[in-house]
Amino acid sequence: MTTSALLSARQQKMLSAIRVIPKGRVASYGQIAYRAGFPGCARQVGQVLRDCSEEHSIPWHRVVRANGKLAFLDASEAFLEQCRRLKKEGVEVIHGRVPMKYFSVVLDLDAELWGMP
DNA sequence: AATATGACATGCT
DNA sequence: AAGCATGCCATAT
Repeated sequence: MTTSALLSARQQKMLSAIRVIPKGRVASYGQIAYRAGFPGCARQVGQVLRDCSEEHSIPWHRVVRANGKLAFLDASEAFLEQCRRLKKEGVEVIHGRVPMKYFSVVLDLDAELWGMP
């Protein structure tokens, strides 16, 4: 919980970037930071999610690590909840990992067009 | 004021 | 593969 309960311009831009991730797709912390205009600040994305995911009703479950793995400890409550939410919107989660090649907001064009690796 | 911590990422070994 | 070092920076101590 932030003491100020106020968000910096930076944090708000990060939240905005998260809000526009389409349903059925995921984005990495780094991608969000980059789109928000702060490349290299992936860690701060995790920070705003931790502090503001509840009170701002953002699709926090659509944010995963660059390698596709969920950021939570395996079998933790948050981990399971994220799995549920992702699967509910059609995103595969295999062994705690999302196949980024098919579900990332940044897709390989061949995979997108031809559905092949 | 100084140090530690963390829903991360990337490069090097 | 798996670990380590470093970059990032808001918060908490």
